[in-house]
Amino acid sequence: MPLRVCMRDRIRDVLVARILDGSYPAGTKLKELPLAREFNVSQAPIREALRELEGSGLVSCERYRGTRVRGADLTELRESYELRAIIELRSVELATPYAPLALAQLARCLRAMSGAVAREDREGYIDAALRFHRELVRGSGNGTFLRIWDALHWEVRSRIALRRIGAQHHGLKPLLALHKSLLARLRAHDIAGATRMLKELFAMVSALA
Amino acid sequence: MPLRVCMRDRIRDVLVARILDGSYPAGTKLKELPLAREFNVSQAPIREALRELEGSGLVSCERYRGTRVRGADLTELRESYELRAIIELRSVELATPYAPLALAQLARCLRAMSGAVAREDREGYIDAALRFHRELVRGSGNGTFLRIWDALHWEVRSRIALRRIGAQHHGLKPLLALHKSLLARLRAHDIAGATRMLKELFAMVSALA
DNA sequence: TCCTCGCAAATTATCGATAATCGATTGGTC
DNA sequence: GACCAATCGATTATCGATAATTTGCGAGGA
Repeated sequence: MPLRVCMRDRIRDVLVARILDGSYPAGTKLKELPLAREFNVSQAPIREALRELEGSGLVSCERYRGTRVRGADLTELRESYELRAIIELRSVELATPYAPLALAQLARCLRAMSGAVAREDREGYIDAALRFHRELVRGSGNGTFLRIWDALHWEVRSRIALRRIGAQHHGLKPLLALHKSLLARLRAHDIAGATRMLKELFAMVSALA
Repeated sequence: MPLRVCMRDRIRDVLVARILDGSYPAGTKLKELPLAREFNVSQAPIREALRELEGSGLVSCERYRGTRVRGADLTELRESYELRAIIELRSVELATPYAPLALAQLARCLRAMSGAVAREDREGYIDAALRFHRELVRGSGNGTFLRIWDALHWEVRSRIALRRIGAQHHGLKPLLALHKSLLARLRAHDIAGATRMLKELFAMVSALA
């Protein structure tokens, strides 16, 4: 059975999804052979998937002692947002002469976010918002920033964080408004203003989480 | 032959060293089976070592197309320093009420740096300086900061960078002086001053690299 | 009772071999 | 001569099995 994507990637995505939807709460021990049996593969692709998750901090491994989930840990979530914040803030500074192309892309994401909020489509909002923020980092031109940002698996962390926010029922509208202001500041080459908006954004998320 | 550390770690360290000392210039293709034969191991530990290097950005892999070195790339080096700079700058802010214990540790590192400069021991200076900066990040209390900082393998990157500086023969004394000022500012809880020193430090390195 | 030594089960790390995929090359066609 | 497809060699991805390591438990002794 030839596979379009390698097993490792597919398995990694499934594991990520399970950490996300709560199937694997923090502390769950991920054993290689049972997982291998479940996915009908050998140990090797499982190991590689687990390694990659370790690299992004979702699990932690100890030699000969196995792998445990630590994704939903609140402290770790705050820490990751702190890192993401400084990366995005610096990205805005670095991308000072913001390219029209990048701005257009950001505007596209913002429209998608706006539409999602109108339909009360939380999942859609998250996807669009992540595209927006990733584009922000990409605009910095710093490939290492982007690599690290990607490695943190925001498609997971954001959902964990927003689930908490949802529980407190603050809604997405204030977040959307801040993103709109942010883009407006970028358009006007107002870096200080954009930075302020971004700080408010992260402050809001971190206050909620 | 039972091994004290797993093969993967040992192999990873050797590969890192080879990237450092120039044995594997940027672009070198790292083939799994030849490496396995050389280390008298099977393919598995080689693969895992290569994966880990990919995580820290020293090599890049493409599916079914192998692994290539990209460690010595100047652009990537600058990018990494940019990331390190924002992590360390934020760490200084976060660790505002700097713990006496951490300060003592920093002072110890600084003494080691000073001694190394006196003996013109470049390697010793690098080791001590890395301990100093790692301690700075550790002081932030943000485990994710530290994890990412570690993943970038500064024991490699610093040496690549300082080799360039050495070529231009600027010497280590100005760097040492800046570190001294930095520690003094931290002692005085002068966060703004400490930030300024740190910025100067990174500006100096990035100007040289 | 409490400790500790050593076995056994469970699990990870590694092995040697096979299957899948890529890149270049060759042979055939127009 | 140019183009395309089938094929080969090289390399990676995966497999199934074995070696190494940790951990929990129970027997024996103080």
